[in-house]
Amino acid sequence: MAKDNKQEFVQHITPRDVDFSQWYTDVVLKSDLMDYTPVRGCMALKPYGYGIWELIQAEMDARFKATGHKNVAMPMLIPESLLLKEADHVEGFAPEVAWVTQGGGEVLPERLAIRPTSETIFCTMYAKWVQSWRDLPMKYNQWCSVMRWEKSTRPFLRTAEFWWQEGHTVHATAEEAQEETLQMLGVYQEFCEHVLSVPVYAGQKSDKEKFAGARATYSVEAMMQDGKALQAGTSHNFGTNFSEPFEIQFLDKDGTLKFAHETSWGTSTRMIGAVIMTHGDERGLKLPPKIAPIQVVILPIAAHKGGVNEACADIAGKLKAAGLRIELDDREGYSAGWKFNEWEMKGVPLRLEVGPRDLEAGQVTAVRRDTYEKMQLPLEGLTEKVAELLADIQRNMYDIAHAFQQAHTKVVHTMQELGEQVNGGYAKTMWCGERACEDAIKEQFSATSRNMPFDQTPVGDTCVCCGKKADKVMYFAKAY
RNA sequence: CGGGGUGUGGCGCAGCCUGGUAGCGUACGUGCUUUGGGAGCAUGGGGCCAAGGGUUCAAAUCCCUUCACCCCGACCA
Repeated sequence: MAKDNKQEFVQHITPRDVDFSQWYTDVVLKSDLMDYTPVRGCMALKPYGYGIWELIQAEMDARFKATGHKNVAMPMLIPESLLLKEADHVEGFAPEVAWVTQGGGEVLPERLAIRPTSETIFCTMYAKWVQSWRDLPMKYNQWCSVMRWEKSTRPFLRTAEFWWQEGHTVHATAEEAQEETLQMLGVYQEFCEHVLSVPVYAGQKSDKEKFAGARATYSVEAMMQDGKALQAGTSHNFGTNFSEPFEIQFLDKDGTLKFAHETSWGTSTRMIGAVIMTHGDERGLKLPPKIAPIQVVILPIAAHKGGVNEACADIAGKLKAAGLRIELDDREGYSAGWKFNEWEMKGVPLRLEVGPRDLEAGQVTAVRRDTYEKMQLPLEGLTEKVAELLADIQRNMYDIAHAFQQAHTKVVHTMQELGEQVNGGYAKTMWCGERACEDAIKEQFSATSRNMPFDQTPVGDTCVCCGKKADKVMYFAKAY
């Protein structure tokens, strides 16, 4: 009986296991995160979606500051001549750049790119700002939006304009740059796992998959519930690839002029897509408490009776005072059932129901979004208990996602096994390091190399594709 | 960029084949009764039918063009 009811309530969402793409679109729209706009491929972030982004920004920015970075703001327009300075970089980004060709009714002498990423403008400024070893390291970050003229788009996962942060740093030595690159990848991993409750594989990209202009690219890769991988963040070591054409030089302690070593690293609103596809279920969005704009929704039941309103206001005040993000849903004209479904759709981690029967018993009814577990909580010490529950939900969501990731990762030794495995997860395997083998795997199975984990304990000794001696452990998967 | 699909009050759809006063559900406004898993009755407001062009006495409907979005591939955070 209860099961029939459940299906009736969620009939508005396409079931996840029937059509994952449609389910994703349904959730994004019905949970009110964003809306489509008249601008091709560009979304409007609505308050609830932007609220998630603001919390992500706050958590992440604190980590950047703690590791010695400062925020700056750069122009959104980049003169074409700057974009052309690093050959691999321009080759990688040129096809998807949007151009400004006119200003004030006049055709511009040099067209301006709307930034697809800001390496070139940062480098130009760093060339002015860096003179001496005393200026280094220079570790800046900016929060902004960038534009890439994508052919096909999907909310949060791939849009023409997207919001992100891009860190750009300058160092005196190769060692320092590499240390920075790995440190920030570590920040991303810790952030994904502890704030988003999204487990990731951290490792190094192949040459084929690395960033245009980078010497080495590292990534954190998440696993979505349809078995596809999603790159959640990247960190690049440029060496002197950019500092040479942009002439970022400094006078070192030994009195010689040297090219600086640079890094860049970025994460975007795409992480919201990762959260949706990692945690969501048949009833909609499921948000980890740390990035939930509303952590607890308080629902008065039979509000006119027995001091329910007063009790709700009191509870709301106490939870707010404790620093929790709460919503008191005292809207009239909506049934309790309607509200239950609404807040579940929006992924609110914890719901407190306050009715006359609860109050008589000196308690409230609580329902967790992660497990649907219903429990009675005494009014006495409620704030502490709610805080504990939120922390437990945060952990539990990670545990569930981690179990899923592990269950969808398998060591494979043959191309046939690899082909089967990438239909529903990661294939962990040995790879010889040759581009040709990556190309063959992509050709046959539409799967790409994701990254090489730092733990390179061999799982075999020959390449899964060509059968030659191989010493690289690589994850392959189909990816977003 | 290929293949398929959809554009009609905020949302979901019917109407189109066979041209003739733009409809239904829901949401929204108001009033009353309700409220522990998507409440009920009454009443009211809201749409040049994606855009542009054509055929016709007459176009949501037929023809052409463009745009946007969705799904599946290829390409890229």
